[in-house]
Amino acid sequence: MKTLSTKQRRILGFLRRFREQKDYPPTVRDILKGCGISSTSVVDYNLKVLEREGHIRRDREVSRGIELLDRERRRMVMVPVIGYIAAGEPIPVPTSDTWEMEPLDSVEVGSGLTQGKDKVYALRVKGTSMIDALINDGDIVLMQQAATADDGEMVAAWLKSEEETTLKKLYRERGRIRLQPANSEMQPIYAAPDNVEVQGKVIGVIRQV
Amino acid sequence: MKTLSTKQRRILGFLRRFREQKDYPPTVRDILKGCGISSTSVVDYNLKVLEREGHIRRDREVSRGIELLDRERRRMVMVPVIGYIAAGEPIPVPTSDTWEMEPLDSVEVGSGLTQGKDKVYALRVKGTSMIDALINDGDIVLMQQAATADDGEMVAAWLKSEEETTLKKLYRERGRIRLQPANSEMQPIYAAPDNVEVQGKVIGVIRQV
DNA sequence: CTCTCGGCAGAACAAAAGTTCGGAACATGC
DNA sequence: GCATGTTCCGAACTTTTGTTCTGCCGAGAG
Repeated sequence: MKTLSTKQRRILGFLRRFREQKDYPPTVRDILKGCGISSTSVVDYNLKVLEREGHIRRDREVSRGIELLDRERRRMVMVPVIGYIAAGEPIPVPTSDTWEMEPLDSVEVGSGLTQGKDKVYALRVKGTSMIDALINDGDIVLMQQAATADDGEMVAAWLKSEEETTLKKLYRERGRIRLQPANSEMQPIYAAPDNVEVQGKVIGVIRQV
Repeated sequence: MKTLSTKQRRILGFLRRFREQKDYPPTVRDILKGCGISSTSVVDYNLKVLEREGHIRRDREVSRGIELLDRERRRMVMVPVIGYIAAGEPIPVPTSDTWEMEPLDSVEVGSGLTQGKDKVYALRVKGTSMIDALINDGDIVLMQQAATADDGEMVAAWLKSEEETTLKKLYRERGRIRLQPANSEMQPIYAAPDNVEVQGKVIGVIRQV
């Protein structure tokens, strides 16, 4: 990683500015005009250097095939808020069907928050049953679709016979499952293992004040 | 706004998928292959329809000059996490200088979370002084730069003489300011009004589980 | 039935855009 | 001085790519 020449830094800056404005990358000749360079071959030469130094990636033989690899390019994830969850109210199951339909809302978060996980969705919390876990009414919980969970994890659990979904901490006890609210004024729910279906686990919380 | 044909919907979907993967828009012939269309003119024809209906925008005579105008194209805000905040520890002041330097980390959130506000930054919380306000150690608080705050709002307050910043609820009392932690085991801080400088107020909370 | 019109196929065209090459200017080290 | 490596110029070349043109087809209107 050698130090970049003035011209190379200028090209890099131009690439960023162009992307913000135009929504697609510039051509070699765009860079030529934008940086006051007099020959396309010079641009090509410097782009090759930038690629070798790891600042950009080029799709050869493809027009505008320039991708920025710097910090500018962060992966953004669109997480759909597909419904509400509370103690005792049903929510739509997050299947691929639900995936497609228009979500209630959506939050976009950096990939750091979803930790690169797949199948992430979000639910808006109704009620204060998880208040001691620092989750309040109106908060948005980031969920990862999962069929199993470890003891103590916060999950969205589907109670088959009751046909409702609830947000609780899950504990396995002998012969039954305890769904524990995080609110000292509320009682846990006990259910048979085959009556409980884990739909997802909480991986994050978002609150607007 | 007429209803789109199957082919047009397919093209729209292809555009979105392509953009996520490749970082630049597809060419007419990419769409041709990707959607199983047999002629470039058909693609061109349908793109014109999509443009007329307001789904895309095209830069004529420019390769890959296709921009999506749909919901997919949301304004994303990059919020820098510029430091830590706790009861009693100093943080760097979010000036334009700090703005430029490499942040500790950064979270990206949809413009819905920042509510379109300007001058938003983030701090990572150290300590449990705001536990009753459902803010835990390690949480990230979204801050909006502000010089004033209403009573009861959660603010980052700079204590001039002590040269430290702290996250508290602010209350004005006669002749002094009370900085109230949200933890029953902690005592409020009392300070002279001219010794307190509000740096920002909390507009959101993000937690990773 | 005929006419129109939206949609499509295929080919051709023209502009845009990536790539290459010989040579020149310039600095650096031996 | 001389060899070497970097950077640049200018032009030509090739491929990619947007656009256009002509004709075809089927569904519905008159």
